[in-house]
Amino acid sequence: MKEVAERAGVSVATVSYVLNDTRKVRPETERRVLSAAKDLGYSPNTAARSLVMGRSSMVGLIVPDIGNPFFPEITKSFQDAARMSGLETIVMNTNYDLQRTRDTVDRLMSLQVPGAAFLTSQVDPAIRLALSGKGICAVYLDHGVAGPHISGIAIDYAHGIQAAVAHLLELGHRRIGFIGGPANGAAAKLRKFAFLDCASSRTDIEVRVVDSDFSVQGGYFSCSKLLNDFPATAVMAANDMMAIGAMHCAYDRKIAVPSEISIVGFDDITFAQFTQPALTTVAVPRQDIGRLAFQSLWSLVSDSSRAGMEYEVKTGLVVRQTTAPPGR
Amino acid sequence: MKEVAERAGVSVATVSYVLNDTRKVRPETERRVLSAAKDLGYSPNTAARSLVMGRSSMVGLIVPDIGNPFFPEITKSFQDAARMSGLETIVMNTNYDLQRTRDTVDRLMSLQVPGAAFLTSQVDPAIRLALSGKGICAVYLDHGVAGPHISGIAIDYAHGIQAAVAHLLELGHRRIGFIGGPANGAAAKLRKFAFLDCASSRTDIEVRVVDSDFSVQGGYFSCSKLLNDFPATAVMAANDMMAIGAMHCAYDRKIAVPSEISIVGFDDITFAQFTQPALTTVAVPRQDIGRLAFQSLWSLVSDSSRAGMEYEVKTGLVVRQTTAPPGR
DNA sequence: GCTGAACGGTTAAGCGCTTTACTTGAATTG
DNA sequence: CAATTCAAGTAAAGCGCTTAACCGTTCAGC
Repeated sequence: MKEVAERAGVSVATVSYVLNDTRKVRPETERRVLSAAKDLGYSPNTAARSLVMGRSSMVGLIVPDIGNPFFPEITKSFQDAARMSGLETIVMNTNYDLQRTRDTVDRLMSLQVPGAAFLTSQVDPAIRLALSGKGICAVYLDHGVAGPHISGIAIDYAHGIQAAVAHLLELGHRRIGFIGGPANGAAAKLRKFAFLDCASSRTDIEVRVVDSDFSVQGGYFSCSKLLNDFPATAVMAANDMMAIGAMHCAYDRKIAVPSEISIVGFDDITFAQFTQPALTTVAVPRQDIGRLAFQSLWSLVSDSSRAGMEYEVKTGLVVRQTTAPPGR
Repeated sequence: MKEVAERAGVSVATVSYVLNDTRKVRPETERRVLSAAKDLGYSPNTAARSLVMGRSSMVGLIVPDIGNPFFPEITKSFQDAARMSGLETIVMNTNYDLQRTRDTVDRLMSLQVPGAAFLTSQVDPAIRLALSGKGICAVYLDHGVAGPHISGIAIDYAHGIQAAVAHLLELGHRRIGFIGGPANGAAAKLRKFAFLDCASSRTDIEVRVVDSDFSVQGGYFSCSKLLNDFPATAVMAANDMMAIGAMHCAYDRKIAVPSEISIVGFDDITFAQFTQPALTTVAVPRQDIGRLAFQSLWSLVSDSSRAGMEYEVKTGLVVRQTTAPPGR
């Protein structure tokens, strides 16, 4: 920066003002500074900037597992949005481990980030407290804890699940199985209860729920278990992976999908459209979630007086080829 | 840090020495500092540290598209490895766009990273020069440009592709189609030429190549085009997405897989094992690539006198259910 | 012709840390 | 026992930047 200043024949302060557009500068001077900077291939030192500003220009994005097809897309739209606001995103994996989330938080503090988005349920109150104590803004997914420096994004699971159940009922299904996620998982619970809520409002249908683990294998076995003592004509799974497992199960049992059994997934991961037949599923607007996560975080950061808000994204049914009227 | 020093009754220098374990300190003093730090919930300011050190404790990982199922897994193992060495990873998307790669490089320089791994082919010599000019280490995937401050990782496409072709030949196939990636893509070319090399060594087989775009849809249409004027009994695709497209194409044409046509993919993405039937494909050791990318980068960074090296990872055939002897 | 904004620039402090050079008291040595 | 080394600490400089405070000029308004 000093070199740039010398070459342009001004002080470093002026260079700073020009580069950040933070005070009026004579156009002629501005031109000189800019060209000097370009000539020297100057690139500002983020560390120095962060140091003096007291915060870095990076925001955190905490996900439980970037390998899970649910997150890369969110990550991408989050990053794109952040980049537009001139921010770097630092993506961190927690591996579904609370201790690693804590770790992550320490690192975020060290990095002096102004804010972070937590897309994992492994967050405890202590973490939220530590963060807001240091004035670090945060947005949490599915936690419902908006407050000062804290916003929330709620996924309206019920909406899509209701649509899915209504779709199955309309097709004529009356015995519906549900393959849930891990019994103690927050997102899994929300989905299961949304399903049970729907079901309880109808007396003419029979449902059966088994908990599983969000994996393809788990879906396979749980579907098998379910079908052993419950003649379901339709099966809903709490995510697409398990729905795919269920499809394999049906295939191995020589039960045709969808003519003999209907299957509905949840998430609408990219591959849902490429299964054979293509999976009917409840779409979660991942791109929107990423964008919204950043935007809500950023509005919290930019105006720290503003109170946190609770945002909502809707889910919706995508009817493809794994649902049809019951066969017998 | 000053507070910690006061509370422990020592100078900040001593605190620094204790925290970084960078000089001998009396055990008693060490204890006091450590407990003071813990009591105060001290977390070091990375920016200040980076400023004085002249480099940050973050490394860059540049991928063309984190949404592409090929990259999240690599990202994960890279990050895990980096974390073990106490480094943050900053993941950047280039969207397959050279200009955005340049952008990315500017930001990496601003961030004062000691090194970065480029897992994209959109890198031009100017970029490499700029980086090595600033003393920033780099490792490139599939570029073959090891040198000072530069290492390379080469994926041995030929090995797996040879195995795949041999497998098809052994099954009795003699007319093999190949669906390639974008004609100008580096990775796509390597795969295509590896295939053509194999094929040219045999005179008793007939091959046909069409270029496509690495997407499921592209695979579908290219397979269709291929089959229209070439009675292939087996089709290889340059990635799994296109192989899946090819499977759908076969399905829509009522050509049974694998009894009437064999299909082989490339990459072994997670979903390859969940297609119906499960896809035979060439596995690329993504986890190894991530780990190796970091390790090679780190050894470059830690000992800047060491010359760059060219590393190699092997690919290998995974036989599943989409290959069988030709049907007619 | 004088006052006082407005303009366009500079000076310098200080952000939190690392590290060199220095100090001090104790231990070792010839 | 004086001379030297060693161990364990401190003081202070400086990393590259932002920004508050300050300083000349110019010029509108009376």
